[in-house]
Amino acid sequence: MPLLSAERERKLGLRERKKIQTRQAIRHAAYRLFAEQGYDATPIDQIAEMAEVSPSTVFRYFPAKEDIVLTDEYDPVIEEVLRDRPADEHPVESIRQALVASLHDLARSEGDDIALRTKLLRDVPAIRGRMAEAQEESSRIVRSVLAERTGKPDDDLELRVIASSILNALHETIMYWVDTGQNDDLEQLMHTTLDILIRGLTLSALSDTALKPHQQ
Amino acid sequence: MPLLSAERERKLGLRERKKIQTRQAIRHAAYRLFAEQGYDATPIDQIAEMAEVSPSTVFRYFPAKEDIVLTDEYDPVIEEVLRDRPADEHPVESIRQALVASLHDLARSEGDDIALRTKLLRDVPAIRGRMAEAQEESSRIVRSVLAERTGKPDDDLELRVIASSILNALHETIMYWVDTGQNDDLEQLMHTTLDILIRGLTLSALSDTALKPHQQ
DNA sequence: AACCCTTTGAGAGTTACTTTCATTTGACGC
DNA sequence: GCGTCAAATGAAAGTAACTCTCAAAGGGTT
Repeated sequence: MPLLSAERERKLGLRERKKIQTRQAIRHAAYRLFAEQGYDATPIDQIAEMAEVSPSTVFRYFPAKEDIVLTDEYDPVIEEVLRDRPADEHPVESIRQALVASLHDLARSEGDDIALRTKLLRDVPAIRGRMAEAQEESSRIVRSVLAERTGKPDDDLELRVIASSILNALHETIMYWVDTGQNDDLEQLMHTTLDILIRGLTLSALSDTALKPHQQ
Repeated sequence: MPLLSAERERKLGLRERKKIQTRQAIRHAAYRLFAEQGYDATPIDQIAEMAEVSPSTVFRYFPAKEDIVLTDEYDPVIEEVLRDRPADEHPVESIRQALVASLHDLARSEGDDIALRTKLLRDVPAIRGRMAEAQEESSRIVRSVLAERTGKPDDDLELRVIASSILNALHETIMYWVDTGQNDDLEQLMHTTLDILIRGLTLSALSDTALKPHQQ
């Protein structure tokens, strides 16, 4: 009879539930304190105290202070969506769809903390550094999918430039969105951005000036 | 008689000379130790000892350990060259020239340490984070020049995307160059990269596939 | 030589981690 | 229910990157 195992699956066992609970408690406390006093001004001990756990436990759940903020990984989502796109679709279009899709996921799963999180992402050097790493990882994934589809080696310069350009442009778009008070429709901004890339960085105000590839 | 002041200018005074000397001694010691034992495995105290200064002095010269590696700023150079380009030249072309020029400067001024430095730049998270910040600053400068020339506001999304794309692509190019053992001609790689951007991320292997701007 | 101002070094303190080890507490077979 | 095992926790000591303060040393100037 699978009743017990089904129950365990739903309830995940008391241990697992407590772990999730603790994790949330720590993050919650941290967010509150970060918002009140700022990131640097908030020592781990204080977070631990408010979350009612020991400092060691905080470090056990989050190897570094930044990890409390840098929570979720988009990468697996991106890769999955990306591989699910039809193989004959143009790669840049696939990436567009995959990233927009994972963005939707994110926007829904994040609660009210999203504003605070994006601000920390922008303002705290340590967090930004980690963000850059994450972006590089995403870039590597996108590149490997591109490599599969084109048959090029995945350390090809062209692929690297294309993949990193797209990720960078979308990152810049998010920062623009944050800087302007998150009033715009992020998805629409992203489409605009990708169109700029695809068109070849042609400045709309300067489209009269010819742009030719470099001649040696 | 301007002899004294001229002498001072050349000699910079004993005090200034000593400062420069100390700075170099610290950096030199640090580079040696980083190369031998790695960045993380090298405490400041050890660097101080080898440089024959006190640990406090190290912190006085370099506010953070990363700063020992992240020395020079390209930004002023870039901005100067950029503003010196003819006003009617296409911005992307100006940027191309400015960045290639400042690259030349850099390649000459850096001695043997350039290989180690680029590796640290790639491998040490803290340093990469700082690098990302520096890139953002460069991007801001490029953007402001673009804004002047086009008359657009300098927080325009299009300008942000264009400026950051160019910087990001060149950064990716340098990383490619490092990853492949610095055998290629970096300047040529950069031209190739910029051409990819200008052409609009058209994958050469897929140029048969049409790429159209997004339709809502 | 005497005075001033800057640089330096010494030392104490803070904070983010790391490691170790003993204690607690779910999980599971019986 | 109950004992046993493994995992989660907490306490404590240690390391390393900074920060701050203050007194000593050393250039610069007259």
